[in-house]
Amino acid sequence: MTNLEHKKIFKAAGIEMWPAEKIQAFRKALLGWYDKEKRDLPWRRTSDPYSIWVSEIMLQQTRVDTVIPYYHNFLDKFPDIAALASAPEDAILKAWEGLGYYSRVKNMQKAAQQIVAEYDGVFPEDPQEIAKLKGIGPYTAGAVSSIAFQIPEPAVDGNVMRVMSRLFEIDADIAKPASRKIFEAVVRELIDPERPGDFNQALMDLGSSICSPLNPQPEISPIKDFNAAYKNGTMHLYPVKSKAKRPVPMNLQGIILQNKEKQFLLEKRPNSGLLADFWTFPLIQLELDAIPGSEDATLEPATIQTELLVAEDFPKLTEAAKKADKKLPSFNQIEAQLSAAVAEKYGLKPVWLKAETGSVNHVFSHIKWHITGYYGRVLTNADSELPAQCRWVNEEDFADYAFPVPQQKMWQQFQQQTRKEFGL
DNA sequence: GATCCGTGGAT
DNA sequence: TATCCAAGGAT
Repeated sequence: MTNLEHKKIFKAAGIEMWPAEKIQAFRKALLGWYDKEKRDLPWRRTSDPYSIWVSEIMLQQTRVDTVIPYYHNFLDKFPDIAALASAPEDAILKAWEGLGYYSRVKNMQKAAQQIVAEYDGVFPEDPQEIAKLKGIGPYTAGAVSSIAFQIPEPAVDGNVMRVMSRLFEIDADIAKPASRKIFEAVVRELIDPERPGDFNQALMDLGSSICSPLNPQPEISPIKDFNAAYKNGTMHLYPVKSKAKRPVPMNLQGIILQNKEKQFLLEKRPNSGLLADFWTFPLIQLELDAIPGSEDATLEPATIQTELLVAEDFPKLTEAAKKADKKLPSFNQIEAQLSAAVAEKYGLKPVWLKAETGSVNHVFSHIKWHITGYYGRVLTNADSELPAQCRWVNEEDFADYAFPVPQQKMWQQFQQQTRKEFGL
C-alpha cells in the first residue's frame, strides 16, 4: 500500500500521522521497554518458522497461559511440517482437544500439506505466499512474516487496535472487520524496519498488560507521551467496540446408552460446523413443547416401572431409582419421544432409567447449550445397523477419542453422580 | 459484511 | 450469576 493511500485512509479516519522524528522516538521508547520487560515465552526461544506458526495459530482468540502446555505437546507430537502434514486427523484433533476453535488445527494441517506440495516442505518467506496458506489471515501472515523472517509487515490483532485507538484517538469500531485496514496503515507507518517482529510483539505485550482493556495504566506506560487519549483525558472512550450478540439458548437431550458389554454409544459429529469431527454421546433435540401438558407443572407421577428395570436390567438399582420416578413425573411423557428418536436415528430400543441423569450447561461463542441427560441400556444384540458415525466404545478406550468440553461435562456428571446414585 | 466457530479466566 | 474478554479466519 502506497503512502498516498495511507494518507487517504488517515484523512478519512481523522488521524494525524506523526512526523518522522516522533515515529523514531516512539520505536525507541517501545522497543526499549520491550527489551527490559518482555515475557519469556516458549515461542520466543526459537527462530523456527514452523514453531512460530504453531504458536500464532494457537494464540488466536486464546490466552497465553492456556496455550503454553498445548504448544509443547503439539510440537512434541508433530515436530515439523512433514509430521503434521502426514498425521492422522484424529491425532491432531486430540492434540487440540480443549483448546477450542477446532477448525484451526484442521486448516493448519491443510496448510502443512500445501507447504509439502507447493514449497518442497519449506515454510515460504514471502508474505504474499504465507497469506495464501489455509488458516492464515492478515494477522497471522503479518505475525509470522515479521517474527520468523524479519519482514516489516503489520500484525494487527485486538491488542494493537486497542493501543493504536488510544494513541491516535481513532473512532473506528474495532469489532468491525473493515476497521482493521485503518490500523494496518497506521502500523505500516510506525513499524521499525530493523526489528519488525519485536515491534509487533512489543505492541501486543503492552496491550495485554499496561494498555489492557480494563483498568489500563497509561501513567506508567513507556509510550505515555505518545498517547493522545491519555493527554486529552479521553482514555475511557477508546477503543470503540460494539457489543457482541448474546448466545442463543438451545435445549438438547444427551443420551447415554450402554450395551450388554457395558460399552457406550459414541457418535462422531459431522466434518463441518460446530465441534466438527469430535465425539459425543448422542445428542438429540426433542420438540418437548409438543408434549401435551408438558408446560404444566402439575403432572401426575409416572407409573413406577423401576422395579421392572431393577429386576431385569439394573441389578443394583435401589430406592434411589424409585425416588427418581417421582422426581421426574413427566418422564413417561418424554419417554415416548425419546424412544422414537433413538429408534429412528440409531435403530436401538433401550430400556430407560426413568430419571434425568444430569444437566449440562455450556456456552459457545454464539450458542448456549442446555443438555438434559438420559440413560438407557440396550439389551438386544442387534447392533449391526448402527449409523456410520456411531460406535460402541469401551470406557477404557475413551482416551483415544477427542471430546469437546460439553461431552467431558456429561461424562463427569455420569461418573460422579448418576453412576454413584444408581449403582450403574 | 454478518455470521459462524470454543474455551476458561477475570471481574 | 452475567458479562466481557483473548495474539482471528472462513464463509
